[in-house]
Amino acid sequence: MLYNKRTNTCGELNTRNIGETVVLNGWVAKKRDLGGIIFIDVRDRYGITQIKVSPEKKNISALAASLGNEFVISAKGNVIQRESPNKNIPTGEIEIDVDELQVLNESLTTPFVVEEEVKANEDLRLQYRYLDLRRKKMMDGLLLRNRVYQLVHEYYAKLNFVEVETPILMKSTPEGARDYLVPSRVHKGKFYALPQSPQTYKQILMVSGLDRYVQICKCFRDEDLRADRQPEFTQIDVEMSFVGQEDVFKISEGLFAKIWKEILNFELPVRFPRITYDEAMTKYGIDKPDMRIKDLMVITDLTAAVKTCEFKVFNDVINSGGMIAGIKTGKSVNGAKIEITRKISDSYTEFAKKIGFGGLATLKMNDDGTLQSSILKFLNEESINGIKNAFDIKPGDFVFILSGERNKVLAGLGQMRLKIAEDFKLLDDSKHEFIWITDFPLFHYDEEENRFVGEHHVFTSPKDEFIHLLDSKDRKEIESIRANCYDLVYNGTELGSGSIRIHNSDTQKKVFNVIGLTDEEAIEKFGFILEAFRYGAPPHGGVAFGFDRLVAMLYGTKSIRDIIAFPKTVSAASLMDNCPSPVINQQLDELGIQLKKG
RNA sequence: GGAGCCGUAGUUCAGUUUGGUUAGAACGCCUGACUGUCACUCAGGAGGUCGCGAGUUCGAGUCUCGUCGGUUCCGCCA
Repeated sequence: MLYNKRTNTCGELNTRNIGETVVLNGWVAKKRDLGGIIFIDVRDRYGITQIKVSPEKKNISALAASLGNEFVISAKGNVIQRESPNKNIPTGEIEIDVDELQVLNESLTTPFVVEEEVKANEDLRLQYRYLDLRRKKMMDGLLLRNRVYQLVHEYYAKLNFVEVETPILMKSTPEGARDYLVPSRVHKGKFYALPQSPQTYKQILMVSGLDRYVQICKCFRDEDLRADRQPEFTQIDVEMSFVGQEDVFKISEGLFAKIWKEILNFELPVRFPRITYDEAMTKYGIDKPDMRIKDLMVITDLTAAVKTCEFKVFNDVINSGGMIAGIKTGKSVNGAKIEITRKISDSYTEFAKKIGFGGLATLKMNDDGTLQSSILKFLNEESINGIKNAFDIKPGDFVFILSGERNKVLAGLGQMRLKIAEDFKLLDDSKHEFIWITDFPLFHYDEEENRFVGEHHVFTSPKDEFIHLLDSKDRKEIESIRANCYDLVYNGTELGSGSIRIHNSDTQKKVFNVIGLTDEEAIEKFGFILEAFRYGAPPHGGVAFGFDRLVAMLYGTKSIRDIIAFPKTVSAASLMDNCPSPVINQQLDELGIQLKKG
């Protein structure tokens, strides 16, 4: 097809181009037919430019009038000053006085109108993703994502990192998330797995002496989804040899500093704060504390303060080794006003019940210094003073107290704290609070499976001072083992996690034993990496960051679907190409697979 | 696996509480008019498997049960 090819994009012409003859190619975003004169907004990736067809141009007038939305056109004409400019768009000072008009392709009436304030629901937008992506808001998401790719590549390249592609078809390994399996035609009855992450490969690259590896890679996990979880997602995968935790932190901090500077023009601190997992849990009741709240409403242990009280609920908890703890709000926190009315207080009691507590004790100090509390009558003088001192309660302060099993109380208060922060708008989106959480437990006990499972992954190294406990048979001792394992948290969201790995096959075997893998099983499942470790594995460690979450944060959205070109629904389906889908019997036959009925 | 919300015209929704006339509105679409619009305006028109399937009822968009899809959260996600 012969047509006038564009000389300019739809986003660049302005008053400096007046007098030039130009050609624009693009989509009809909007036609305004006034009977004689016709205005058309032509859209491409770069913007929108208005073209004008005068009634005097008899040869093209009828054609212009017949255009529908989303037709692809080519328009040739002179750039002229507009009689009435549109200040809302960059090209609003000018328009094209069209002499030649061609329709390059027609469009059906679209199922929804392609406009910035889109009215369609997300399922329809997913089904017609190509139409949705024509919107500036969506296109901008992809362009931002692209810029972040470039920054990541650039940053690590300068630091001598090597990008290596690792296999998409790999060995299925137990532990962790469920694998997506790929049947093999050549090896009937055998399966590949799609990588949950390139973990083993990047470690083996360290054994190879690659020293510094990075990859922006796809990972696949067959688990239930959320707004911030897709079945396939992208991560920035990093691994380094001859490093400790601080080396990984320093290099990672530089990456985020660069991204935040380039994208948001925001200067991050040179060094992010870091706290241990135990401190995070004790103070904030969560392993991904939102540091925008700072050290306000920190969890305070009241178990000792109320130990002499006669309150049965508390006494039972104390006697069973549990915890009584609380958080305090003032009249204002972070500049935001906080007023806990009776109604609000009741709603928090409801919340406490919803998350599994018998109730919520509250205590308020009135402006005249008197106390008001649901449990005052149960407490003796000593306990009341104990609580007052523990919190340094002042008039206007409000205290919420939970009691029960220690970890449950901490987690409960952590949730309460977040809820209060959300309810009273303490979470300022203009703040950028990064924090490293370190020293995670190496294992936790899985009550369902009746065994220990790795908290991070099975290659995470225990801290030196805990290695001797790997031989322990005592649950408490095993649970006390701390790992060289860390998370990066940004404004209360986990952005990445990593560890210094085990590079010694004896230690690795012990870890396998703790999680219930016999030597034989370990060799069957992980033999290749155990073997690799026996040929001079260097000390190494790394980290992986959630790329989709990162871009979503920079873009200001909670749903990573907004910044993925072709995302899937929460049931892991693609509404556009309708996958997953059945396959024909011949395909199954070739694979030696027979489907179960039902 | 569990819980909540949603599903009505091409689209977004109202109508469901309290079952009852021909299921409405806006946008989009079609026809006509209109020479400076940019949410063009004006006049007219077409357009419905009320997600699907059972049930209750004289009668179901509305009530009950089931089911499918979307979405949010819990479990899960080393």
